[in-house]
Amino acid sequence: MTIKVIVVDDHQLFIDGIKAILSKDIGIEVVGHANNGFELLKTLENGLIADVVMMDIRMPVMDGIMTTRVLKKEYPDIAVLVLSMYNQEEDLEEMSLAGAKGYLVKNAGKAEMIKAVHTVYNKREFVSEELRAKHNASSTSPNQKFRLTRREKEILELIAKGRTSLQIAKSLSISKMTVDTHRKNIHKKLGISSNTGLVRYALTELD
Amino acid sequence: MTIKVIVVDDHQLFIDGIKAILSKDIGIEVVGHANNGFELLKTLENGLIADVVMMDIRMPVMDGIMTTRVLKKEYPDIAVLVLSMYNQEEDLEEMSLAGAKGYLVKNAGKAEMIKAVHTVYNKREFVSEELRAKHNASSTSPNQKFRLTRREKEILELIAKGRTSLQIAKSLSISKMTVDTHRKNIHKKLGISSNTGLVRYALTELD
DNA sequence: TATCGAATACCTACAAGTAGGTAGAAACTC
DNA sequence: GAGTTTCTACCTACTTGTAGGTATTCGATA
Repeated sequence: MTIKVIVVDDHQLFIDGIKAILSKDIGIEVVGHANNGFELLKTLENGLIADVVMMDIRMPVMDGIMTTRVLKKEYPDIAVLVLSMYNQEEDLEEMSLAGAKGYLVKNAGKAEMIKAVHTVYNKREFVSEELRAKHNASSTSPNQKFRLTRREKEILELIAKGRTSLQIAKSLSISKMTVDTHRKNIHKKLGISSNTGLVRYALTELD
Repeated sequence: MTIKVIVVDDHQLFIDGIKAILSKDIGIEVVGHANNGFELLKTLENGLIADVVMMDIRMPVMDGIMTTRVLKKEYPDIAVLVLSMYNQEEDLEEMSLAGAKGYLVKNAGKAEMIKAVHTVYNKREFVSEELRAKHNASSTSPNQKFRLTRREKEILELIAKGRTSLQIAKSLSISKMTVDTHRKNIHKKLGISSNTGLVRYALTELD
Protein backbone atom coordinates (compact mmCIF):
# COMPACT_ATOMS: atom_id res chain seq x y z
CA MET A 1 0.00 0.00 0.00
CA THR A 2 1.46 3.34 -1.00
CA ILE A 3 1.80 6.12 1.54
CA LYS A 4 -0.50 9.02 0.64
CA VAL A 5 1.08 12.41 1.27
CA ILE A 6 -0.27 15.96 1.23
CA VAL A 7 2.20 18.85 1.05
CA VAL A 8 1.27 22.13 2.71
CA ASP A 9 3.43 25.17 1.98
CA ASP A 10 2.77 28.70 0.83
CA HIS A 11 5.45 28.50 -1.87
CA GLN A 12 4.24 26.62 -4.90
CA LEU A 13 7.79 26.15 -6.12
CA PHE A 14 8.65 24.27 -2.97
CA ILE A 15 5.57 22.03 -3.29
CA ASP A 16 6.59 21.16 -6.82
CA GLY A 17 10.09 20.34 -5.67
CA ILE A 18 8.88 17.94 -3.00
CA LYS A 19 6.48 16.31 -5.42
CA ALA A 20 9.29 15.76 -7.88
CA ILE A 21 11.48 14.12 -5.25
CA LEU A 22 8.82 11.95 -3.63
CA SER A 23 7.34 10.74 -6.92
CA LYS A 24 10.61 8.86 -7.43
CA ASP A 25 9.75 6.52 -4.57
CA ILE A 26 7.25 3.85 -5.57
CA GLY A 27 5.94 3.55 -2.02
CA ILE A 28 4.92 7.20 -1.80
CA GLU A 29 2.26 9.14 -3.64
CA VAL A 30 1.63 12.86 -3.29
CA VAL A 31 -2.16 12.99 -3.46
CA GLY A 32 -2.63 16.69 -2.86
CA HIS A 33 -1.26 20.01 -1.73
CA ALA A 34 -2.41 23.18 -0.04
CA ASN A 35 -1.02 26.69 0.41
CA ASN A 36 -2.08 27.06 4.03
CA GLY A 37 -3.67 25.17 6.88
CA PHE A 38 -7.16 26.27 6.10
CA GLU A 39 -6.93 24.92 2.57
CA LEU A 40 -5.60 21.63 3.93
CA LEU A 41 -8.53 21.18 6.29
CA LYS A 42 -11.01 21.99 3.53
CA THR A 43 -9.35 19.44 1.29
CA LEU A 44 -9.59 16.74 3.96
CA GLU A 45 -13.20 17.58 4.71
CA ASN A 46 -13.96 17.14 1.04
CA GLY A 47 -12.81 13.57 1.32
CA LEU A 48 -9.18 13.43 0.31
CA ILE A 49 -7.46 10.59 2.16
CA ALA A 50 -3.92 10.96 3.43
CA ASP A 51 -1.48 9.17 5.72
CA VAL A 52 1.13 11.88 6.09
CA VAL A 53 0.97 15.67 5.92
CA MET A 54 4.22 17.51 5.26
CA MET A 55 3.73 21.00 6.60
CA ASP A 56 5.51 24.30 6.73
CA ILE A 57 5.36 26.14 10.06
CA ARG A 58 4.99 29.71 8.86
CA MET A 59 2.12 30.17 6.46
CA PRO A 60 -0.49 32.86 5.87
CA VAL A 61 -4.16 32.47 6.94
CA MET A 62 -3.54 29.51 9.28
CA ASP A 63 -0.07 28.52 10.38
CA GLY A 64 1.43 25.06 10.91
CA ILE A 65 1.08 24.99 14.68
CA MET A 66 -2.62 25.81 14.74
CA THR A 67 -3.24 23.50 11.80
CA THR A 68 -1.45 20.60 13.44
CA ARG A 69 -3.50 21.04 16.59
CA VAL A 70 -6.76 20.88 14.63
CA LEU A 71 -5.46 18.04 12.47
CA LYS A 72 -4.58 15.80 15.43
CA LYS A 73 -8.01 16.42 16.84
CA GLU A 74 -9.97 15.74 13.68
CA TYR A 75 -7.72 13.17 12.01
CA PRO A 76 -5.59 11.69 14.80
CA ASP A 77 -4.04 9.05 12.59
CA ILE A 78 -2.59 11.33 9.98
CA ALA A 79 1.09 11.84 10.78
CA VAL A 80 2.50 15.35 10.62
CA LEU A 81 5.98 15.89 9.26
CA VAL A 82 7.17 19.42 9.89
CA LEU A 83 9.10 21.24 7.21
CA SER A 84 11.40 23.57 9.04
CA MET A 85 13.79 26.32 7.99
CA TYR A 86 17.21 26.12 9.47
CA ASN A 87 16.47 28.95 11.91
CA GLN A 88 13.07 27.97 13.25
CA GLU A 89 14.09 25.79 16.16
CA GLU A 90 12.04 27.83 18.61
CA ASP A 91 8.85 26.66 16.93
CA LEU A 92 9.70 22.99 17.08
CA GLU A 93 8.65 22.43 20.65
CA GLU A 94 5.29 23.99 19.99
CA MET A 95 4.86 21.73 16.98
CA SER A 96 5.75 18.77 19.17
CA LEU A 97 3.11 19.75 21.70
CA ALA A 98 0.62 20.17 18.88
CA GLY A 99 1.26 16.58 17.85
CA ALA A 100 3.85 16.58 15.09
CA LYS A 101 5.86 13.39 14.63
CA GLY A 102 8.80 14.45 12.49
CA TYR A 103 11.01 17.43 11.71
CA LEU A 104 12.67 17.79 8.37
CA VAL A 105 14.85 20.70 7.28
CA LYS A 106 13.78 22.19 3.99
CA ASN A 107 17.15 21.70 2.38
CA ALA A 108 17.13 17.97 3.19
CA GLY A 109 18.36 15.59 0.55
CA LYS A 110 16.22 13.21 -1.45
CA ALA A 111 17.05 10.14 0.60
CA GLU A 112 16.44 11.88 3.92
CA MET A 113 13.08 13.17 2.76
CA ILE A 114 11.89 9.72 1.69
CA LYS A 115 13.15 8.19 4.90
CA ALA A 116 11.34 10.82 6.95
CA VAL A 117 8.00 10.09 5.28
CA HIS A 118 8.35 6.37 5.87
CA THR A 119 9.40 6.88 9.47
CA VAL A 120 6.50 9.07 10.54
CA TYR A 121 4.11 6.85 8.59
CA ASN A 122 5.24 4.00 10.82
CA LYS A 123 4.42 6.07 13.89
CA ARG A 124 8.04 6.67 14.77
CA GLU A 125 9.71 10.01 15.26
CA PHE A 126 12.03 11.56 12.75
CA VAL A 127 14.34 14.49 13.35
CA SER A 128 16.74 15.84 10.74
CA GLU A 129 20.39 15.63 11.69
CA GLU A 130 20.74 19.39 11.43
CA LEU A 131 18.08 19.91 14.08
CA ARG A 132 18.91 17.07 16.41
CA ALA A 133 21.95 18.70 18.01
CA LYS A 134 20.07 21.65 19.47
CA HIS A 135 17.01 19.59 20.21
CA ASN A 136 18.98 17.18 22.37
CA ALA A 137 20.11 19.90 24.72
CA SER A 138 16.62 20.41 26.10
CA SER A 139 15.35 16.89 26.64
CA THR A 140 16.63 13.33 26.58
CA SER A 141 13.30 11.95 25.51
CA PRO A 142 10.85 14.35 23.89
CA ASN A 143 7.83 12.54 25.28
CA GLN A 144 8.89 12.63 28.89
CA LYS A 145 5.89 14.74 29.82
CA PHE A 146 3.69 12.27 28.01
CA ARG A 147 4.54 9.07 29.82
CA LEU A 148 1.59 7.15 31.15
CA THR A 149 1.08 6.19 34.77
CA ARG A 150 0.77 2.53 35.78
CA ARG A 151 -2.99 2.74 35.93
CA GLU A 152 -3.20 4.47 32.58
CA LYS A 153 -1.08 1.77 30.95
CA GLU A 154 -3.28 -0.89 32.49
CA ILE A 155 -6.39 0.74 31.14
CA LEU A 156 -4.83 1.36 27.73
CA GLU A 157 -4.06 -2.35 27.44
CA LEU A 158 -7.64 -3.26 28.25
CA ILE A 159 -8.96 -0.74 25.75
CA ALA A 160 -6.68 -2.29 23.15
CA LYS A 161 -8.17 -5.68 23.98
CA GLY A 162 -11.57 -4.36 23.00
CA ARG A 163 -13.07 -3.87 26.43
CA THR A 164 -15.59 -1.07 26.89
CA SER A 165 -15.30 1.47 29.70
CA LEU A 166 -18.02 -0.35 31.62
CA GLN A 167 -16.28 -3.72 31.33
CA ILE A 168 -12.96 -2.20 32.38
CA ALA A 169 -14.64 -0.52 35.35
CA LYS A 170 -16.04 -3.85 36.55
CA SER A 171 -12.71 -5.62 36.02
CA LEU A 172 -10.83 -3.11 38.12
CA SER A 173 -13.65 -2.50 40.60
CA ILE A 174 -13.72 1.22 39.98
CA SER A 175 -16.36 3.55 38.59
CA LYS A 176 -17.02 3.81 34.87
CA MET A 177 -16.48 7.53 35.27
CA THR A 178 -13.00 6.99 36.60
CA VAL A 179 -12.16 4.83 33.61
CA ASP A 180 -13.38 7.62 31.35
CA THR A 181 -11.24 10.12 33.22
CA HIS A 182 -8.16 7.94 32.73
CA ARG A 183 -9.12 7.49 29.10
CA LYS A 184 -9.27 11.25 28.61
CA ASN A 185 -5.91 11.73 30.30
CA ILE A 186 -4.41 9.11 27.99
CA HIS A 187 -5.90 11.01 25.05
CA LYS A 188 -4.21 14.20 26.18
CA LYS A 189 -0.86 12.62 26.94
CA LEU A 190 -0.55 10.71 23.70
CA GLY A 191 -2.27 13.26 21.50
CA ILE A 192 -4.55 10.51 20.28
CA SER A 193 -8.21 11.13 20.81
CA SER A 194 -9.88 8.11 19.31
CA ASN A 195 -10.33 4.63 20.60
CA THR A 196 -9.15 3.17 17.32
CA GLY A 197 -6.04 5.30 17.48
CA LEU A 198 -5.30 3.97 20.96
CA VAL A 199 -5.55 0.38 19.74
CA ARG A 200 -3.10 1.16 16.97
CA TYR A 201 -0.78 2.83 19.45
CA ALA A 202 -0.92 -0.06 21.89
CA LEU A 203 -0.31 -2.61 19.15
CA THR A 204 2.56 -0.79 17.51
CA GLU A 205 4.25 1.23 20.25
CA LEU A 206 3.93 -1.16 23.18
CA ASP A 207 5.48 -4.59 22.52
CA MET B 1 2.50 -10.94 29.65
CA THR B 2 1.00 -14.28 30.57
CA ILE B 3 -2.02 -15.61 28.71
CA LYS B 4 -5.04 -15.73 31.02
CA VAL B 5 -7.19 -18.80 30.46
CA ILE B 6 -10.61 -19.85 31.73
CA VAL B 7 -11.62 -23.51 31.41
CA VAL B 8 -15.30 -24.33 30.93
CA ASP B 9 -16.36 -27.97 31.25
CA ASP B 10 -19.01 -29.79 33.21
CA HIS B 11 -16.52 -32.39 34.47
CA GLN B 12 -14.43 -31.03 37.32
CA LEU B 13 -11.90 -33.81 36.85
CA PHE B 14 -11.24 -32.63 33.35
CA ILE B 15 -10.82 -29.01 34.47
CA ASP B 16 -8.27 -30.11 37.03
CA GLY B 17 -6.40 -32.06 34.38
CA ILE B 18 -6.13 -29.10 32.06
CA LYS B 19 -5.06 -26.86 34.91
CA ALA B 20 -2.30 -29.28 35.83
CA ILE B 21 -1.01 -29.38 32.28
CA LEU B 22 -1.21 -25.66 31.53
CA SER B 23 0.32 -24.58 34.82
CA LYS B 24 3.58 -26.11 33.60
CA ASP B 25 3.87 -23.42 30.95
CA ILE B 26 5.17 -20.14 32.36
CA GLY B 27 3.40 -18.13 29.68
CA ILE B 28 -0.04 -19.42 30.60
CA GLU B 29 -2.13 -18.93 33.72
CA VAL B 30 -5.51 -20.55 34.38
CA VAL B 31 -7.35 -17.74 36.12
CA GLY B 32 -10.72 -19.40 36.47
CA HIS B 33 -13.11 -22.17 35.55
CA ALA B 34 -16.82 -22.77 35.11
CA ASN B 35 -19.07 -25.79 34.79
CA ASN B 36 -21.29 -24.35 32.08
CA GLY B 37 -21.67 -21.33 29.85
CA PHE B 38 -23.91 -19.45 32.21
CA GLU B 39 -21.35 -19.67 34.99
CA LEU B 40 -18.66 -18.44 32.61
CA LEU B 41 -20.63 -15.35 31.64
CA LYS B 42 -21.37 -14.57 35.28
CA THR B 43 -17.68 -14.85 36.07
CA LEU B 44 -16.75 -12.46 33.29
CA GLU B 45 -19.43 -9.98 34.29
CA ASN B 46 -17.99 -9.97 37.77
CA GLY B 47 -14.78 -8.66 36.34
CA LEU B 48 -12.52 -11.64 35.71
CA ILE B 49 -10.22 -10.87 32.83
CA ALA B 50 -9.27 -13.56 30.32
CA ASP B 51 -7.60 -13.85 26.94
CA VAL B 52 -8.62 -17.40 26.05
CA VAL B 53 -11.61 -19.54 26.98
CA MET B 54 -11.23 -23.30 26.58
CA MET B 55 -14.73 -24.66 26.25
CA ASP B 56 -16.53 -27.96 26.01
CA ILE B 57 -19.34 -28.15 23.45
CA ARG B 58 -21.86 -30.24 25.36
CA MET B 59 -22.68 -28.87 28.75
CA PRO B 60 -25.82 -28.54 30.88
CA VAL B 61 -27.67 -25.24 31.37
CA MET B 62 -25.96 -23.42 28.49
CA ASP B 63 -23.94 -25.30 25.88
CA GLY B 64 -20.73 -24.30 24.13
CA ILE B 65 -22.31 -23.09 20.92
CA MET B 66 -24.73 -20.69 22.53
CA THR B 67 -22.08 -19.54 24.98
CA THR B 68 -19.58 -18.83 22.23
CA ARG B 69 -22.15 -16.76 20.38
CA VAL B 70 -22.82 -14.62 23.42
CA LEU B 71 -19.13 -14.44 24.27
CA LYS B 72 -18.10 -13.13 20.85
CA LYS B 73 -20.78 -10.51 21.12
CA GLU B 74 -19.96 -9.33 24.61
CA TYR B 75 -16.22 -9.93 24.66
CA PRO B 76 -15.13 -10.06 21.01
CA ASP B 77 -11.45 -10.20 21.84
CA ILE B 78 -11.51 -13.29 24.00
CA ALA B 79 -10.45 -16.25 21.87
CA VAL B 80 -12.47 -19.45 22.11
CA LEU B 81 -10.70 -22.78 21.98
CA VAL B 82 -13.14 -25.64 21.59
CA LEU B 83 -12.58 -28.84 23.53
CA SER B 84 -14.04 -31.57 21.37
CA MET B 85 -14.63 -35.26 21.85
CA TYR B 86 -13.40 -37.44 19.07
CA ASN B 87 -16.93 -37.96 17.73
CA GLN B 88 -18.32 -34.42 17.75
CA GLU B 89 -17.27 -33.24 14.31
CA GLU B 90 -20.81 -32.30 13.39
CA ASP B 91 -20.77 -29.55 16.00
CA LEU B 92 -17.54 -28.01 14.81
CA GLU B 93 -19.02 -26.04 11.96
CA GLU B 94 -21.58 -24.50 14.25
CA MET B 95 -18.84 -23.57 16.67
CA SER B 96 -16.94 -22.00 13.80
CA LEU B 97 -19.97 -19.95 12.83
CA ALA B 98 -20.38 -18.93 16.45
CA GLY B 99 -16.85 -17.54 16.41
CA ALA B 100 -14.52 -20.20 17.80
CA LYS B 101 -10.88 -19.95 16.78
CA GLY B 102 -9.46 -23.34 17.65
CA TYR B 103 -10.41 -27.01 17.99
CA LEU B 104 -8.61 -29.29 20.35
CA VAL B 105 -9.42 -32.95 20.96
CA LYS B 106 -9.83 -33.76 24.62
CA ASN B 107 -7.20 -36.46 24.57
CA ALA B 108 -4.61 -34.07 23.16
CA GLY B 109 -1.11 -34.22 24.54
CA LYS B 110 0.50 -31.65 26.77
CA ALA B 111 2.52 -29.99 24.02
CA GLU B 112 -0.42 -29.77 21.64
CA MET B 113 -2.60 -28.18 24.29
CA ILE B 114 -0.06 -25.49 25.09
CA LYS B 115 0.50 -24.83 21.43
CA ALA B 116 -3.24 -24.49 20.85
CA VAL B 117 -3.60 -21.86 23.58
CA HIS B 118 -0.74 -19.80 22.20
CA THR B 119 -2.05 -20.08 18.66
CA VAL B 120 -5.58 -18.87 19.33
CA TYR B 121 -4.22 -16.16 21.62
CA ASN B 122 -2.30 -14.86 18.63
CA LYS B 123 -5.52 -14.70 16.62
CA ARG B 124 -4.60 -17.66 14.46
CA GLU B 125 -6.63 -20.81 13.95
CA PHE B 126 -5.75 -24.10 15.54
CA VAL B 127 -7.17 -27.48 14.60
CA SER B 128 -6.07 -30.76 16.18
CA GLU B 129 -4.51 -33.22 13.78
CA GLU B 130 -7.22 -35.78 14.56
CA LEU B 131 -9.94 -33.40 13.43
CA ARG B 132 -8.20 -31.84 10.47
CA ALA B 133 -8.64 -34.78 8.10
CA LYS B 134 -12.42 -34.74 8.12
CA HIS B 135 -12.59 -30.98 8.34
CA ASN B 136 -10.59 -30.56 5.16
CA ALA B 137 -13.10 -32.46 3.10
CA SER B 138 -15.73 -29.75 3.39
CA SER B 139 -13.74 -26.58 2.80
CA THR B 140 -10.29 -25.53 1.67
CA SER B 141 -10.40 -22.46 3.85
CA PRO B 142 -12.74 -22.48 6.82
CA ASN B 143 -13.52 -18.80 6.48
CA GLN B 144 -14.56 -18.86 2.87
CA LYS B 145 -18.01 -17.57 3.72
CA PHE B 146 -16.42 -14.81 5.69
CA ARG B 147 -14.27 -13.24 3.04
CA LEU B 148 -14.75 -9.52 2.66
CA THR B 149 -15.68 -7.79 -0.57
CA ARG B 150 -13.39 -5.18 -2.09
CA ARG B 151 -15.45 -2.37 -0.68
CA GLU B 152 -15.56 -3.93 2.75
CA LYS B 153 -11.79 -4.31 2.81
CA GLU B 154 -11.42 -0.71 1.75
CA ILE B 155 -13.68 0.46 4.56
CA LEU B 156 -12.04 -1.82 7.10
CA GLU B 157 -8.66 -0.30 6.29
CA LEU B 158 -10.02 3.19 6.80
CA ILE B 159 -11.62 2.18 10.09
CA ALA B 160 -8.27 0.79 11.17
CA LYS B 161 -6.71 4.13 10.32
CA GLY B 162 -9.00 5.77 12.82
CA ARG B 163 -11.46 7.35 10.45
CA THR B 164 -15.05 7.76 11.63
CA SER B 165 -18.01 6.63 9.54
CA LEU B 166 -18.67 10.21 8.53
CA GLN B 167 -15.11 10.80 7.39
CA ILE B 168 -15.10 7.55 5.44
CA ALA B 169 -18.40 8.46 3.83
CA LYS B 170 -17.00 11.77 2.61
CA SER B 171 -13.78 10.14 1.41
CA LEU B 172 -15.63 7.63 -0.72
CA SER B 173 -18.46 9.98 -1.68
CA ILE B 174 -21.15 7.69 -0.31
CA SER B 175 -23.69 8.06 2.46
CA LYS B 176 -22.73 7.64 6.10
CA MET B 177 -25.52 5.09 6.29
CA THR B 178 -23.92 3.01 3.59
CA VAL B 179 -20.65 3.01 5.49
CA ASP B 180 -22.51 1.82 8.57
CA THR B 181 -24.13 -0.95 6.55
CA HIS B 182 -20.74 -2.12 5.32
CA ARG B 183 -19.45 -1.88 8.86
CA LYS B 184 -22.25 -4.10 10.11
CA ASN B 185 -21.63 -6.63 7.35
CA ILE B 186 -17.95 -6.72 8.30
CA HIS B 187 -18.99 -7.31 11.91
CA LYS B 188 -21.10 -10.29 10.87
CA LYS B 189 -18.52 -11.78 8.53
CA LEU B 190 -15.62 -11.54 10.94
CA GLY B 191 -17.58 -12.20 14.09
CA ILE B 192 -16.06 -9.03 15.54
CA SER B 193 -18.55 -6.44 16.63
CA SER B 194 -16.43 -3.68 18.05
CA ASN B 195 -14.44 -0.99 16.37
CA THR B 196 -11.41 -1.74 18.51
CA GLY B 197 -11.63 -5.39 17.54
CA LEU B 198 -11.63 -4.43 13.89
CA VAL B 199 -8.49 -2.36 14.32
CA ARG B 200 -6.77 -5.32 15.98
CA TYR B 201 -7.93 -7.60 13.19
CA ALA B 202 -6.72 -5.25 10.47
CA LEU B 203 -3.36 -4.80 12.15
CA THR B 204 -2.73 -8.46 12.87
CA GLU B 205 -4.55 -10.39 10.13
CA LEU B 206 -3.97 -8.08 7.20
CA ASP B 207 -0.24 -7.38 7.01
C1' DT C 1 4.40 20.18 56.31
C1' DA C 2 3.12 21.95 52.06
C1' DT C 3 2.99 20.60 47.52
C1' DC C 4 2.51 17.58 43.66
C1' DG C 5 1.32 13.53 41.10
C1' DA C 6 -1.84 9.79 40.85
C1' DA C 7 -6.13 7.78 41.35
C1' DT C 8 -10.63 8.34 42.23
C1' DA C 9 -15.61 10.23 41.11
C1' DC C 10 -19.05 13.17 39.36
C1' DC C 11 -21.58 16.56 35.90
C1' DT C 12 -23.40 18.07 31.21
C1' DA C 13 -23.74 17.80 26.29
C1' DC C 14 -22.91 15.95 22.05
C1' DA C 15 -20.75 12.63 18.57
C1' DA C 16 -20.08 8.03 17.13
C1' DG C 17 -20.90 3.25 17.04
C1' DT C 18 -23.96 -0.98 17.52
C1' DA C 19 -28.08 -3.88 16.22
C1' DG C 20 -32.07 -4.97 14.09
C1' DG C 21 -34.59 -4.26 10.11
C1' DT C 22 -35.89 -3.33 4.71
C1' DA C 23 -34.92 -2.48 -0.08
C1' DG C 24 -33.46 -0.89 -4.80
C1' DA C 25 -29.88 -0.60 -8.53
C1' DA C 26 -25.76 -2.20 -10.65
C1' DA C 27 -22.57 -5.70 -11.71
C1' DC C 28 -21.14 -10.16 -12.28
C1' DT C 29 -22.06 -15.27 -13.26
C1' DC C 30 -24.26 -19.26 -14.96
C1' DG D 1 -31.98 -13.78 -19.51
C1' DA D 2 -32.28 -15.24 -14.66
C1' DG D 3 -30.23 -15.47 -10.49
C1' DT D 4 -26.70 -13.89 -7.14
C1' DT D 5 -23.61 -10.81 -5.13
C1' DT D 6 -22.25 -6.26 -4.18
C1' DC D 7 -23.04 -1.72 -3.24
C1' DT D 8 -26.02 1.49 -2.11
C1' DA D 9 -29.54 3.95 1.29
C1' DC D 10 -32.80 4.52 4.77
C1' DC D 11 -35.34 3.64 9.52
C1' DT D 12 -35.54 3.21 14.76
C1' DA D 13 -33.55 2.51 19.22
C1' DC D 14 -29.96 2.09 22.24
C1' DT D 15 -25.03 2.00 23.92
C1' DT D 16 -20.53 3.78 24.00
C1' DG D 17 -17.17 7.25 23.45
C1' DT D 18 -15.53 12.18 23.36
C1' DA D 19 -14.75 16.81 25.53
C1' DG D 20 -15.12 20.19 28.71
C1' DG D 21 -15.31 20.89 33.43
C1' DT D 22 -14.62 20.30 38.97
C1' DA D 23 -13.02 18.08 43.11
C1' DT D 24 -11.56 14.82 46.91
C1' DT D 25 -8.33 11.46 48.82
C1' DC D 26 -3.83 9.31 49.29
C1' DG D 27 1.00 8.84 49.26
C1' DA D 28 5.53 10.48 48.09
C1' DT D 29 8.93 13.95 48.32
C1' DA D 30 10.99 18.31 48.34
